[in-house]
This record gives sequence, C-alpha cells and structure tokens, in this order.
Amino acid sequence: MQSAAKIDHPCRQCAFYAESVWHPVEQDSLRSLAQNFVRRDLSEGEVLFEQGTDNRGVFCVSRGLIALRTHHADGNSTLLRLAYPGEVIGFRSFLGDGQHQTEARALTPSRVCTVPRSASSHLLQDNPAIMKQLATRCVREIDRTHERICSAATKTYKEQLADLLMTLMDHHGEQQQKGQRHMRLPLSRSDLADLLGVQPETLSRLIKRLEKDGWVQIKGRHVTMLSHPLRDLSASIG
Amino acid sequence: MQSAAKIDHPCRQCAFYAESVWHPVEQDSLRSLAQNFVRRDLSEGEVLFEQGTDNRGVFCVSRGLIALRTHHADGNSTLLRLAYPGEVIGFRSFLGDGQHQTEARALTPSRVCTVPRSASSHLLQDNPAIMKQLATRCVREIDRTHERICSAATKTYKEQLADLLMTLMDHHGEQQQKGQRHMRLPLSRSDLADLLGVQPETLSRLIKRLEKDGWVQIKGRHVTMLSHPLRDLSASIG
DNA sequence: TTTCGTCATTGACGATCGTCATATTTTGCG
DNA sequence: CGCAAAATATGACGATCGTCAATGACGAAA
Repeated sequence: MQSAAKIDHPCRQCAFYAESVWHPVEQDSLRSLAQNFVRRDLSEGEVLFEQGTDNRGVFCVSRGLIALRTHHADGNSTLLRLAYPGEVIGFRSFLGDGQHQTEARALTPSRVCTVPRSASSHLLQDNPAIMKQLATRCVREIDRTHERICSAATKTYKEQLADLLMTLMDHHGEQQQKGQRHMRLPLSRSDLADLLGVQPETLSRLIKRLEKDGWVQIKGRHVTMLSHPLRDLSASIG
Repeated sequence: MQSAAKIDHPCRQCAFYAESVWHPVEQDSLRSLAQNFVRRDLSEGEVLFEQGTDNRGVFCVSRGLIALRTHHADGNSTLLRLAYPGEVIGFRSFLGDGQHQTEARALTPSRVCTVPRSASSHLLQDNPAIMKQLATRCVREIDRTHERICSAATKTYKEQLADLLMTLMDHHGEQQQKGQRHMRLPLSRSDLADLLGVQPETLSRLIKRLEKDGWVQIKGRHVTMLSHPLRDLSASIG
C-alpha cells in the first residue's frame, strides 16, 4: 500500500472525481473524500483483495482490467464479472458484512484508486450523498447482472462471445489500421470460458466458428477483428 | 392505490419494520418512515408497476410472490427474478434514473408495503441510515444474482429446477403429512422455463426426469414432494 | 354439458455442449 | 537455443437442448 497522494486530485480518471465535477453541490464532501485517495498500481496477475479477507475500503478502477472471482468449497471457482476503468469494486463487502466474497485480480497492469475504510468509513457511512453514490454503483451492477441474465437467456454462446470480444476491444484495442483493430487478449481461454459459462473446449470451438465467419482472427493472445462489421455481429447472427 | 394506513405499523412483516426493531438507534427515522407506509393488496396477475413508468416509491413484499420481468424491443421478455416476502423491490429505479426497467406482477395474491416516493423521498434520500439500508438491499440483490450466475455455471438445469422447486415449497408449501409436502405451483411452465433459461418443452422434460427419480410429482399446478430427500437433491445429483 | 382456446406434453430430428483422450502450440526457464 | 510444463486445439462420442409439429389436458364461457 502506497502513501496517500494528497496533492490535487490523485485520480482524475476516477469516477468519484468525475462525479464531484458533475455535481458541484456535493463537491465539498467528495473533495474531502478525495483527500484520502490512495493510488495503487497493480502488475498483471496481482491480487487486489482476496476472498474471505476483511474489506479495507472501496476501489475505483482507473486503468486496466480487474477480474472478480469467487472460489467455491469444492475447489472450483467462477469468474463473476470484469471491472473496467471507471467502475467501483469492493462496495459490496463495504456495505455488506465487511468480508470480501470475491477475489479481485488484475488481468492487465492496472491502477486503482483506493478509499481506505479506516480513513473515511465515517465519511462514507454518514454522508447521504456519498451513500447514494455507492447505492448508484450497486444499481449499475444490478443492471449489468440483469443484462447478463437477459443475454444468457436470449443470445447464443457465439453471440455472447462476440459481444465480449467487442467490449474488450473497445477497452483494450490498440491501433486501428486498414479497417482492422488489434488487441492483446487480457483473458486466458479458461477465463473466457468461465465468463461465458462453457467448457474451455467449447470456447475453442466457438472461436473457430467466429474465425470461420471471417469476423475475427485469434492466434494465442493476439486478436484482430474488422472494425465495423463485427459491431453488427450480435444482431446478424441467427 | 389505497389510502395510507397510519395506525400502528401497517406492515409488521415488512423488513423495514423488522429492522427498525433490530436497530433501535435508527428507530425514530424509520418510525416516521413507517407512518407513510401504504398497504396494498394485489390479486393474482395484478401488476404492481409496469416497465417504463415512473418510479412511485419503494415496495416491500409482505405476502405472496412478485415476478420481475423485462420486456425487450423484439417483443420477447425475460423473467429476471422472483421477490419473496421480506424483499424490497423498486429501489433500483428509485436510486437510479427513476424509471422502472422491469414489470412487477403478482404471481399469487400478494401484499406489499409501499413507501411512496412523493411522501418520503426526502426522508429516504437525505437519511444516511435509510440510504444504507437501501444500499444493503442492493447488496443482497447483487449477492442473489451472483449466486444465480454461479448456479448457472455450476449446476445442471435439473439441479437448478430442483433448487427452485424447493425454494418455492419453502415459501408456498401448505400442509405437511406423511412425509410429503404440497403446494400450488405459483408459476406457469413458461415462467419456470424462462427463469431457468430453457424452452418450455425442455422444462417439461426436466420435470419428467425429476418425477422419474421419485423426488417430486407435478400434475398441472399441483406439486407434491417428499419432505426430506429432495433437500439433498442438488447435492446428490451428479 | 359442450365447445373452444390456451396451456402443456410428447415425438422426431438436427445442432450444440460436455467429457475424455490425444495432439499441437505456446510459454517460461535454463 | 532447447527443453519441459502448461496452455490450447482437435477428434470422437454420448447426452442434452432447441425447434417444429402434433397431440393431449385443462379451464372458461355459452
């Protein structure tokens, strides 16, 4: 854990900071909250918090990609969701029983803004505006899980994989040339399969099917896809 | 909408009331909140709120069973979740953009405690203790959706159906005699299939398989199951 | 009671998925 | 550069699911 960076706002990409700009009325309390921000950089594969440990605060993803995973009693585990930049994680245990029910691991080199529980719990707990912001985060996560349920009920695995690849490309796409976009895939095949709820062998065949359609090319962790047509894939595939 | 019942606590089963007992420190604000409770009885099939309408408050289910469903642009719809007694619904749109993204329909004759938005929005919005309660509701719903994701990833449809039937039996089981429990199934086959994410034909075959195991007997809406063995079904089925 | 419409079940068949086994590729390290 | 371990891909096969079509059961209204 680094020492707090108290000069200016330590995390301009942080959604908390952004909202303090959008809502000037609440700015004072949020500014004092920002004073307690701690910036932390995570290397690839580094764990932000482990399942079963005490909640130490609320985290906002600034850069990179964080995977939230639950480990079951039988040794298996499930990749619950990915946290992209701008999203807040850790509020579930912060508002709940105080214990992380998931493990948070950086899939790429990442940066998070930490609001330590010790330093500002009273500020978070007793301030209705900030409580509402946290509640809004919860609402967004509920929306996301609802969308996921609808996706699972409506779309095929092939479409879901296409959607996932497009979202990843939006966040991790590097350069764009000759109508193609490229990225380094931040997830392993196992993680991709886990996220879709299929077996790794099935995922491999899903990838092959997408490649046969010509929408995308995946070799190892190198992903290349056409810029525009893939955008319509989830709608066009029957 | 009925007129408010202001004598005593109108809804003793309501979780809001229950928590006001558990946390005496917050009792005053919650008692004044309870003054605004409106009790509303819903007949089977009646709609509590429709998708796309403005949020009119927060609802707590006292009795019965409420189905939350989203209608998609293509005419299809997805049954997102069931709300059992003690659960709070409507807070998503209350805390969010103010518009219901789901339709709430009573599957059985039900009773809900309504906290009208107009009467108590300031109380809900400006009181950190109540905001935290609402946030806690959000956390619980996130937990439930996470469990659902894990179930979908881990269990077979057969096990998921067994789990669902057991949960329904816990809430709607009527009498218990000779080691058997009985209930009137509160959901149609289509709704059951929707909740599991399968087609109605598949659900019918899932039921047939459960019946062949001898765990349960389902004729129309009449469900009879053994009291104890089914409890272990989800663990024993390989 | 009869009729009609809706809901539920059943059958058949093609497509997809899970599982196991085996090959191939990639990755990390010496 | 080369090797070993891990990750990924492929093949085969049984089980399950979705789809379409047809049948059967149930309830509401005449």
